Amino acid sequence: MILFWFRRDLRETDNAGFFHALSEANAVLPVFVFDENIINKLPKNDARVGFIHSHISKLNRSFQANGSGMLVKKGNPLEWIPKWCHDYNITAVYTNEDYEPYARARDKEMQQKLTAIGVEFKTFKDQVLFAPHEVLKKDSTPYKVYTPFSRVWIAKMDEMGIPNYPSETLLHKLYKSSFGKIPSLEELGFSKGQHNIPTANDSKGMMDAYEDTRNFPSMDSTSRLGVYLRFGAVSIRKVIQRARTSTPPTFLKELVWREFFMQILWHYPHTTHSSFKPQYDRIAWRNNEEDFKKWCEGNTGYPLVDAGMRELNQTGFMHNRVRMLVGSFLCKHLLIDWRWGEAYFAEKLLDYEQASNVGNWQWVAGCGVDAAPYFRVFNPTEQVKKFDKDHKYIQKWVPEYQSLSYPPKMVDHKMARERCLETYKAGLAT
DNA sequence: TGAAATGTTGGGGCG
DNA sequence: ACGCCCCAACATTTC
Repeated sequence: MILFWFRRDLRETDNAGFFHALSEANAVLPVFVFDENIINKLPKNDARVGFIHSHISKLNRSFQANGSGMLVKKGNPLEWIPKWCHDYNITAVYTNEDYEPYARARDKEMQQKLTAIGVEFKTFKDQVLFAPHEVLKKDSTPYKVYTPFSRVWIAKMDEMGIPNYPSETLLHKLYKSSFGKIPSLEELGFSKGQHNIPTANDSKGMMDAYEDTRNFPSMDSTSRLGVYLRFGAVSIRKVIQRARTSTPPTFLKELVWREFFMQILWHYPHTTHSSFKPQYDRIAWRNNEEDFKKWCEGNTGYPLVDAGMRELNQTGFMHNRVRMLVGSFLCKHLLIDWRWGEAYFAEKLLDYEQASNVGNWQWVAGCGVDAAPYFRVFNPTEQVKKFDKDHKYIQKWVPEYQSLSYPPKMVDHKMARERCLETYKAGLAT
């Protein structure tokens, strides 16, 4: 029997590793482990845990309808998986690849443990169209600039087509069992999430309109797919399939950014904590705690910055246009280390994806691959004129922005811009 | 997927 | 009619 380990692929439809397990084995035992190394660090009402739990429950109900069920535990996968291999006479463990540094280290250890007990460990590409080693320059080194990467990525997609793994047609091959109920959210030490997670819009209409609508935060015109892709509740191949037929291909290109940053993190895992361009780690950040608090809480005195931060705090989401602005404001106006912002977003964003978060923060700070040059400083009032002209988005999140109770600007724009340019220049010169 | 500073051009007011 | 100034509008350079 093959054990299939669900991780960030919480669906039964078009799941590569799950499909291979079901195709190749007489019976498949589906399991999930709430990894205590990850979830013990999260707040008890973290909506992402609730999201995972609801999708595990959904899978379990479907499996039960097929006379099976999912084994679900909280703990250390490095202990549970080998134990289950022993208990259920497992010959191979199949799972889908996860390219984050933590997961890679964990899988390496898992490989060793399973090899030691004579169990095969096999991983499959599922969360990307192309794995990090599949799109390389002619000299076999990774692309560090987005545009040539995207050109090659799209050409490769057109050449190869998009595979489909109809795992949902093979559920009758699941191991017949009666494991009973899976642990409740409360039994796992969590409560109902503080945020609602909106349904995703992956329609062609959304994609076709994306180029024209994506920059206006009041329009709510984005897909909200991030969290679904993060945990694999939606198949990336299905999304790419649709995005491919949409014009202009702006939405597709955003999906390519996702894989661009994933391959960057895979090839340069130290960029989780170090700037890709090392000289940027010599910048003399001010790192003022009170300034950081004002930014976090959305009390900077710049309405569009504050609207973004309040949207994030209240919903776990922020429109991408505003993410760029608040990021620029933190690093450049306040001279606070991009790592502080990265950590705050990691805590708050429901759609948090390490590769994208690290990659985009380094982009905005100017220290990453293919980054915004350091002298590109967003002007928080110009951004209002361009992207929230009627103040609709600001009004929604900062309704008091014109009243006396609204704080004054925490820094003067002209002064902060000049201070930023001087500080970056000095740091990069040393 | 920047914005500010600086440079250029041309129309209109005016003596 | 002409030169001069002002300045909006646009282009280019710079940070």
